[in-house]
Amino acid sequence: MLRAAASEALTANRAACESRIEACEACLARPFSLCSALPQPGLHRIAALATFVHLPAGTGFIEEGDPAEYLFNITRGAVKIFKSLADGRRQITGFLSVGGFLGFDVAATYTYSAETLTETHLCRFQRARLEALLAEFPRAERHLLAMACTRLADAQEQMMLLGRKTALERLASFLLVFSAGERHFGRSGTELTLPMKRSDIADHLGLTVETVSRLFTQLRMQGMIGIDAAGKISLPNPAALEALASGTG
Amino acid sequence: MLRAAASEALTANRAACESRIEACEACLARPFSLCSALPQPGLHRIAALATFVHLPAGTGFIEEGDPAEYLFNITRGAVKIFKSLADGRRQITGFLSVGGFLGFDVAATYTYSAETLTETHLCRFQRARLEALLAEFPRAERHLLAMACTRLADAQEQMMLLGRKTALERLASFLLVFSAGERHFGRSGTELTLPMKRSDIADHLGLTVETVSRLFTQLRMQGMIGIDAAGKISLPNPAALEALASGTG
DNA sequence: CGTGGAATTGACACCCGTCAATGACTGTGG
DNA sequence: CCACAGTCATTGACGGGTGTCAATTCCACG
Repeated sequence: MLRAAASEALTANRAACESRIEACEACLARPFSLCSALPQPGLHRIAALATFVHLPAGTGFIEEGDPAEYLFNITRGAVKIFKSLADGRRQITGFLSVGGFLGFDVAATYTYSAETLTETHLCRFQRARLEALLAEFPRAERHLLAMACTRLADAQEQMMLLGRKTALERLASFLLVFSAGERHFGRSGTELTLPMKRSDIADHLGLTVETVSRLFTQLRMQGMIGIDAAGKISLPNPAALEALASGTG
Repeated sequence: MLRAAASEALTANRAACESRIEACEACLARPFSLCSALPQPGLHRIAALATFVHLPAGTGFIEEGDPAEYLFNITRGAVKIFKSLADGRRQITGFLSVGGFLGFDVAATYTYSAETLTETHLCRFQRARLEALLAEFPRAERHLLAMACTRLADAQEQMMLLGRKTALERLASFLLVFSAGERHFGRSGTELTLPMKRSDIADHLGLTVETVSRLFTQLRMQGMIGIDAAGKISLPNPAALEALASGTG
């Protein structure tokens, strides 16, 4: 279902991909992307390989178990990465935003699924062709390694959260991680517009929607967060939230 | 305490490091290590950088938060990697065995601690010097990237386990992952000698020692595993265990 | 105004953690 | 050779945190 929609969108956008290199040079995601590690000639080469993809919210574009044919770079929007069990239980292993890179796997098939949270723009690359190109630019490969290491450190932090933190500590930690991500893009970090649903947060924190909802109210009652009519979250006291998140509170 | 013991062992072993390259050429860990991606001249160069370290069981040699000065390659033995909270809660994010590589981080300080499970041999490298060397051997860097990707995939699987699996599913999954690791080294995979304590398994699976112990007896009662007098585990029916682990059972 | 998804809130149950006691084994000293 | 201490593993009784099930509210959208 979702995958069909994705294919359609891919096709529809092929026409819009004429002036590739101009798009790359104007790309707002470049400072946060792999491309930032490429010199000018490399940028031209990678631009020639890219297919620009534009997807609506809620579209799956990577399916666990499918042949890992493509790699994706997020230039606008945000996505969730998740794994599922046969009975439907789902674990969101991470959220990726502008500059995020998907698909650099060793396995021949994807080990996770991915779906857009919001309207999202992607650069799509054929895996074999991108790998051949990157082999010529060691700096880009090193950048990729650094991205993988960062993701690994994040994953270890998330394991700590899932294995050992209480429900309240988990939500506090999540809000702070999201806030840090916002600051990374130059935004305040104290006014958050969460692009994901409560059920996504639950699937990320190893909890149920009901528990997440109860915790949001609890944090609001304690004055640790504010929630306005539009659902926007404010963090009036990040230090106290930090204490909660680390179990010191 | 432990760190002092480690330093002592490091010093004591410096004398034994004369014939480095011979040691590398005879190294049983080579086919599983980063070194396997190095050509002959690279092997000589990396051998010159290595300090051979020999540690007894239960020795900490990486401390979360310390300056990330060294990288380590495991040539014999096994270690655990973990993070801790202020109040002592601990999450073991992974176990590493022969060929395992520690310390390739982006941060200037270690993001996790590491401690030996058994008597362990390590090759220690100064980070800056190893990085300079690797920059000359792109194939080695690509190998490192592949290792990081594998670790990332393992981490995502572990997040699924911690966030969404029941206690019994967790233990079954753990036994199967360990079994697969054994087969990777050419061993049977149905006769397991676990190098870690029950409390380590608990800290890895997000459970308590008591629960882990109860689950071992439960699996034994169900005939899913055997435990002999020495504590060795046998897996008479891996398929059934697999069904348990994936929630299909 | 009607519809459907998302979020919230409540009542209750249960899995697993907590606390505590016992057993198995190892190494040490008398 | 045995007494002893220490660590690790096992087992039992009990309680709490979080999941499950269900009802209600809220809101976007047609």
